Amino acid sequence: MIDIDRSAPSDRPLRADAVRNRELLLDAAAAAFAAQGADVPLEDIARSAGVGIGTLYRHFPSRDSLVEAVYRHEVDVLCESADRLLDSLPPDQALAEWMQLFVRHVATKRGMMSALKAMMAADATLFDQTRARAVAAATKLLDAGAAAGTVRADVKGADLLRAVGGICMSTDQERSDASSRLVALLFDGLRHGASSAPPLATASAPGSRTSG
Amino acid sequence: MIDIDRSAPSDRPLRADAVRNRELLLDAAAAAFAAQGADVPLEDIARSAGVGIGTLYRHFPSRDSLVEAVYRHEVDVLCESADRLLDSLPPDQALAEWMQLFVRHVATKRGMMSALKAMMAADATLFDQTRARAVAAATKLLDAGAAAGTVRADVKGADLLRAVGGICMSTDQERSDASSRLVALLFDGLRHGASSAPPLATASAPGSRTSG
DNA sequence: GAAGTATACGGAGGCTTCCTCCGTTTTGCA
DNA sequence: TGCAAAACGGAGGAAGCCTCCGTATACTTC
Repeated sequence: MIDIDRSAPSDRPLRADAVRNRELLLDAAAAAFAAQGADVPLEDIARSAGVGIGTLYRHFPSRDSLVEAVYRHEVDVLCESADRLLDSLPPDQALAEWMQLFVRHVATKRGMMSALKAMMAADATLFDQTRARAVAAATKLLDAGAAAGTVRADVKGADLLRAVGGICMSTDQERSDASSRLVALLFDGLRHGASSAPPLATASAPGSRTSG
Repeated sequence: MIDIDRSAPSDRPLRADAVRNRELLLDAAAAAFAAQGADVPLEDIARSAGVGIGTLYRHFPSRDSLVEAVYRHEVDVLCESADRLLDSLPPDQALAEWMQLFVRHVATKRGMMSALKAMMAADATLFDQTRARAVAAATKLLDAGAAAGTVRADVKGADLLRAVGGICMSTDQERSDASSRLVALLFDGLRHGASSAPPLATASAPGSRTSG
């Protein structure tokens, strides 16, 4: 379920060391892009991943392909975490956590944004596919909350994504705490109007999220 | 009037050779960006302008500053041409010509677009200033047409710009002829509803623009 | 579990581009 | 005309890109 067939183009499963290095590279690249922007030297990324530059180029023949892979990987992680949160928390809390996770993911992708935008303009499927996955994850969380009666049922996954995404985009860089607060506010709105129980009584432990 | 004090930071007028080389560089850069995108080697631009790389760097210390200067220069030229057209043509024809000129200018700026967008995101004044100048030029043309009774009077410069710009942006690259046709269509709409004279009778020579 | 083979690793090195620095040339002024 | 300030131009060091190929590692077969 979490084991996703990453980019193996139907030929043959990657060798174990190749899979490991690919993950190391994606992690290092995400960190480097977040810290230094999309222009960071590829050799730096290879070094901080602990692999040679040749290995990087074998996995990602161009800078763009690396940026794209990092982005898809981040979306993967975000969507998988929706399932994980739903397994371990009540639906409304899972939703709240996921929305905050979303904010943090966007914040770390700031350095890549201009490169990403250009790539999405050139290849709309990149945008469509990742968006569809994120919408699916959001829908799952919303549905679970609606079924439990702790989240209002008249909000679609696409709407939620648009709202949270919009908040993240409109608040200036270096201020993801502002995004975080606004998204928490949005979440409170989602709880109001839930069908079965009075909104604030449903969360058994009155969370620290909305305080302050 | 056309003699604009380009970037001389209030210190001293540029020497004659410096002015000349600056113009050569802007022209060469515009052509190079249009032909090869914003990543074209700066040395190529210097060579095709017939100057040394040192001269390029003296005028434009960074690639971004060159891109920005090219963009501002293009907007300058476009806005000045509005005056020139108004001097030599009836207002409605001047407007039609200017709109087509706009399409061509956008088409040649395609290669710079992604770089430009990133720069505008980083520095909103670049967008605001150039936009204000373009709006002023459009307003002048519209007002002249409205005063002559050959162009409807209820359209603002900002609206015209938004419409023409939108058409240019939405039609795919490599298809500026489509933009051209759509903009011609838009122009016909502007002529209809003109106050004094019947729309199609005002242009003394029935132009070739709207045929086909 | 040993041998063989396909696959992946890694970094040296050639190439391109960036950008500074400074000797030379040109311009504008007195 | 002579001179000082300004501009020119390109050599060259630094940095990054990306390929290539000898070496190392993981799977497969017996």
